[in-house]
Amino acid sequence: MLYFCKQVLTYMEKQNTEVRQEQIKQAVLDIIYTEGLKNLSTRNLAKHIGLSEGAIFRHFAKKQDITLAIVRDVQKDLIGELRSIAFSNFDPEDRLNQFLCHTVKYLLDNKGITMLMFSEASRNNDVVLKESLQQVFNSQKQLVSAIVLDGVAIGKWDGSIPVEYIADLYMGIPLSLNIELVLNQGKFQMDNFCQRMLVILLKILKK
Amino acid sequence: MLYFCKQVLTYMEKQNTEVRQEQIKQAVLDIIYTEGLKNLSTRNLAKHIGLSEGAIFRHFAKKQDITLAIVRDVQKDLIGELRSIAFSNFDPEDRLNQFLCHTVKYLLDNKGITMLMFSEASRNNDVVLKESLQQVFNSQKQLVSAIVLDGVAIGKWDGSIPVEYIADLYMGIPLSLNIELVLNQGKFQMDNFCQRMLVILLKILKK
DNA sequence: TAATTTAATGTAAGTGATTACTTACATTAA
DNA sequence: TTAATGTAAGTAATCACTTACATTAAATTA
Repeated sequence: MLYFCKQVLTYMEKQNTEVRQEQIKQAVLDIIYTEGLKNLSTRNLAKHIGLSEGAIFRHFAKKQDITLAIVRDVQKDLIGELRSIAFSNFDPEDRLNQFLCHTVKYLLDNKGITMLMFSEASRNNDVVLKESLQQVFNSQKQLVSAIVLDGVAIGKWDGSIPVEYIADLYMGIPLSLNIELVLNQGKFQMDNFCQRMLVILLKILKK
Repeated sequence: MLYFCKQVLTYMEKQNTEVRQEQIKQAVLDIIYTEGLKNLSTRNLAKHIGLSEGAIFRHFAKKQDITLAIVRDVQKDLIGELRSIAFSNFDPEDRLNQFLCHTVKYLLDNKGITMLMFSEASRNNDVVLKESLQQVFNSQKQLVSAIVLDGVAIGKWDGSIPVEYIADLYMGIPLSLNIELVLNQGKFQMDNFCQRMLVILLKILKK
């Protein structure tokens, strides 16, 4: 192959794949929150970061893998922290408070994450993704159950309502928060949302 | 224009637009539940009914209008019935029971409806659709609040927890149900789901 | 009633836009 | 020198929707 003229291009500064993967995941959440899921194309994604579209596929083999990586982050970051709260040495009421408020804070700090997860889960029938989501969901239920059972065990809370019922109801709280976020898109003013819900949870658990 | 040969085709039996619109809406829900949202293309939709793709657009100008029509059905059918339950002459506890159990039954009978609504709302930034969804959501909150306030007024229930808090928590219940449906896809066995949740609601409201 | 017209409903075969992803090659850090 | 990361310019597939025309039920007219 002969070159008569060597083209000189201005290239995007190179970054290793770990850095780019983080940028890509963050851009996904940004786009979902500010432009909606329908604008979550690989083209728009690349534009947000300032890369070419092809570069995206250097760091994730398939678009779906980005979603999966985000769910893995949730498993590690959110569920990991919730687990350490659930098994800490505070009394059950403090743990429940921290548990709920940390969840609310995480969802507010990572807007769009729940919508991404469930939209992708219902859109693609990806088994791996669906199982990961189930795990995120069930982990929270189990951890809440553990806190409640501790409170019952020390004689502080009422044990007459089956703990699975309470866990099912509990899971509605973060879901409800997310729907509010989607429907009100920013106009959502509820800084004391977690305290509000806690008041009710404690009433449920009261002897 | 000259015809040397008049072509004779076997045509789909003609139906008026009201019938076709119902078939199309039902096919949308079937597809979402059985094949997932990603298979909700106009092509697949037409195939399910046995029509050509073009015929779909005889009955709905845009695909988005199908979703909107389904949300209108929910407003009329579900919210309409919930309203009549909320304002009936039964005592508050019976009304709350009927209200919740009717909602659960509607969602189980129309699987896919919530996923469609919220996925479309977060995907397209359609203002009309989003406002309709907000109305569906807020109507339920208001009706639940009305029942609770009645129970408090007759001195049966505890009025110390603000009724908006309870309404927010209540809305988590149908949302939680839907996530279970999506994640467990058929393996969901919870015929007494509404009774379970009712037990907790009554505990919250107990004096 | 019988013939004719019309409007609604149907079809096949397109349209351009967009999609996720690939390919061939350029650059550069190690 | 090599492997990782970048680019531009593709690819085939799919999307919602359109167009031109066929069929037919029902309304209108003879």
